[in-house]
Order: sequence, then structure tokens, then C-alpha cells
Amino acid sequence: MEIRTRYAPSPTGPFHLGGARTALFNLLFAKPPAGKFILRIEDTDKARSLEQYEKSITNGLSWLGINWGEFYRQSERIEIHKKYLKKLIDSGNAYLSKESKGERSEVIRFKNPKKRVEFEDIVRGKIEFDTSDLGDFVVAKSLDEPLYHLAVVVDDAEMKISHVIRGEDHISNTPRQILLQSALTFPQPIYAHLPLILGPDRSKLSKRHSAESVEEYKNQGYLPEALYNFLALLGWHPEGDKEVMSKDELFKSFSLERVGKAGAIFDNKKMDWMNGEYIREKDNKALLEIASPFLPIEFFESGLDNEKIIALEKPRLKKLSELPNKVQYFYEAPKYDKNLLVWKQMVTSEVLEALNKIKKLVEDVSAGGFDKERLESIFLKAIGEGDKGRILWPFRVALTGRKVSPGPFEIAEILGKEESLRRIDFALNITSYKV
RNA sequence: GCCCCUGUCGUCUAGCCUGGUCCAGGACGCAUGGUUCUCAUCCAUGUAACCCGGGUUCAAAUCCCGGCGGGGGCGCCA
Repeated sequence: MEIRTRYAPSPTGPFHLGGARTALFNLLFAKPPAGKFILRIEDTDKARSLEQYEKSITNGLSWLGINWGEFYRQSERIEIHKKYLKKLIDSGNAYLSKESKGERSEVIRFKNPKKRVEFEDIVRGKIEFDTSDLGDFVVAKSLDEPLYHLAVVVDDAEMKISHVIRGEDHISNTPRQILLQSALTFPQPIYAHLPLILGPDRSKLSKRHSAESVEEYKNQGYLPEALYNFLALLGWHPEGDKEVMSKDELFKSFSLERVGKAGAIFDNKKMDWMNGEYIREKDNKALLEIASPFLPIEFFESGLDNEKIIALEKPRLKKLSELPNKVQYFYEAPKYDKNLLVWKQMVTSEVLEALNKIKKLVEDVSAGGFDKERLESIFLKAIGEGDKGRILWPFRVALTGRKVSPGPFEIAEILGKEESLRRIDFALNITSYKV
């Protein structure tokens, strides 16, 4: 049997993490090209479905690298649904029902045989329902407006979906759908209900957790590969202890048997770590390219070696959106309080002395050989056995204006001799200025 | 209220099916120490959990029963 899975979102809100994870598991299980992964937009509710949300879903999936094969829009398949609705009525399994409450005076209801339904769920085992308490549920608003349960059942059958992999919130929909399948004599797909991804408050991820939309993660500078990897690990675990896994490894080891049953909170701290892992794996050129949308024009017009700057910040980067602030001092001379130049208990005269020494050392390096190795050897030799902080701290602060940054030699190399000296002079100036 | 699902460190989880190798393993986080100033990276060490109560058994995180907790569903939405 060919494996055919589908992700069937309704475009009624921004694409969020839960949807992304469901789509990912469907893809990972189908393992194209061996199996097929299908995208089906469930937009039968015309009032709530919005084109912008469909875009949000398709853009989000593409960005993540979750690529679908066949694509369907349920609203374009109403004729097919109607055909089966008619069949249902003709066979006596559905009927026109007069209503006393609700929007309409007439809807179409399914004639519930009121039997026990049980099905085998790959992740949960046997699940049983007594469908009599479901009643004669509505399958269409009218002859021309089939509703969700009917549309899903018809489309899954028509598209020959072999495995329905979806969120746990659909468990209670399953008995209704099984009833419809048997009334329509459709084969029953294999079901797998995934545990839900929970918000920090332990409730199901929904519109109100707006920060959990995929686009939000993209905008904050998370890498798609990192999110992909992280999402795969929510509710699923490989056999070994390895967690940072390439798409290839994920495809090879994924199985529904190793999907867990309990809901999982999305841990942003661990996501940050995972993102950092992927950022560090990137080579500088590639990283600069994906980071460029986050950086201001001044960064590129500075004439400095952008790749080297990125390389310097790489180990302390959790997400790309932190970058502009981190690299600002490269293209903009820093402003800072002169007290920042003070290392430990140094007094002003000692700071001045250190700064002058730094200036002298920098001046003596020829502009041609102005690189970090040379600077380092010269400084270390000059400092000798002394406290390195007395020289290196003021040096680094003079260059960056910051308490926290990469080392002074690397920064000086990128800034160049002239600019480095200019900044040292500035430090000298503010320190010697008498109030 | 009714129905369904679920319960291992703060978080993600391994182990549970096929009881002993688990005084419970890994990862994130956190803490401490090391690595040419700071921060980060890297390395090392530490921190912390089987929801509760019975039962079965020589032996239970693992099997059975009962509680309790958490979540989801009960639309002329999907």
C-alpha cells in the first residue's frame, strides 16, 4: 500500500507551531518520494477562511522546508462533496431535518446508527466510543453546503489517504468520521493522534498565544533548520541520545511508534539553544547572507569586513534579531561613560597611564601588519607578568564602549589602525577632562 | 455536567509493551570550576523526577485496582 498523508489546516488564523509540527510529522512519516505528502486547505467555512491565512500557512511551510506534493483547496471540491451528500440521503443515511433553533429552519443530519465504534490509534492503541451520545449530527447546512466531517471523510477517501496524522484535539471527531466512512463504504484510514503542543500555561496552542506563530519565529531570527529539528523532537524521540539531527537523519529514524502520548510545552530556552547550535554550524559567508535582512544599511556601508564581524559574534548569538545591537559599535563610534574604562580599583591617573601605553603600542604596529596575532603578541609581551585586565579592559572598552564584547585584538584588526587610534584618543579625552 | 485522552527532574524526554542490569539515563536550564581582560563558545563537575494509595510478586517507574491532577472534545466551525 502506498503511504499517503496529508496536512489539512483551515486558514482561519496565522500558521502556528502546532500546525507546523503536525505537518512535519506527516512529511517525516510519508518520506517522499517513497510516500506522498499532501497539503489540503480546509476552507469550507467561507466566513472565517481568509486568503492571508492560507498564505501564512504556505509561506510558513515553505520557509521551514516542509514541501508538499499535491495541493487541494476544499472550497474547490464542493461538487464532489455534494455528490456524496446526495448518496448519503439517497441511501437513507442522512435526511433533511426541520429545526426550531439555529440560523436555518432546515439542515441535513446524519442518521446515526448509534453503535459502538472502536479504532486502533498508532500512538494510543485502542480507543472506544459509544456514538449514541453523538446524536444525529449535522453534515450539511443545505444540499449545497456540506460541512467539515463530510468533506474530510470524502476527501480523505478520494485522495486515498492511508494515514491520518493529526492533533489529539481530533480524537473525538474520529468516531463521527468513521460512521460516515462506513455509511459511504469508504475504507478506513489508519489513525495517529499526536499529543498537543502546549503554551506556557499548559493549554492548547491557539490564536491567543500570538507569539507562537511560525512567522514570529522567522522574524525573530530563528533558522528554519533549527525550528524543524526542534519541532521534530516535540512528542517524538529517536532511539539514541542524539538531538541535533539533520533532516536526513530525521527522515531515516522517524517512526510513529516512538511518538509520545502526553502534551508538551514548547520550551523557548531550549529552542534558543538549538538555534545557537545551527547558527554556529553555519559558515560565515552563509550566516552573513541570512543575517543581512536583520542588519541596517550602515553596517554594509561601513567598509569594514562584514564576514569577520559576523564570525566574531557567532558564538554568542541566539537569534539573528540580536545582531544589530551587538555589532552597532563597529560602524558607529561608541558613546559611553568614562567610568566604564576603569578596571577594578584603578584611579584616573592609572587609567590615563594605561590608555597612553595602549596608544603607544598601537601606534608602533605598522598599518600593513595590523592583525590580531601581531597585536596580541605585542600587547602580551608589553604586559608581561602583570594583571592583563589593567591594559586589556580599557583597551576593549575604548574600542567598543561596552562592558561585554569580543576581545580587543580581533576588534582592533577589523576597525583598522586609524580608527582604533581615534577611539583610544577619545577615551583619553574623556578621562582627562576635568569637571 | 457528559465523553475521550493523559500523568518520569523546572522544561523536552529515555526506560514501561517483554518486572530485576534504574538508589532512574540524556538534553535544555541553573550552579560551580577550568580555558591568555569582560561576555559568549568549549571542557569538567554538580543540581533535580518515577502524582498518591492499595494490591500482585522474592522483586514494580514498569503489571492490576482505586483515587487525584492536567489536557482535549461536546457548533447549522475546522
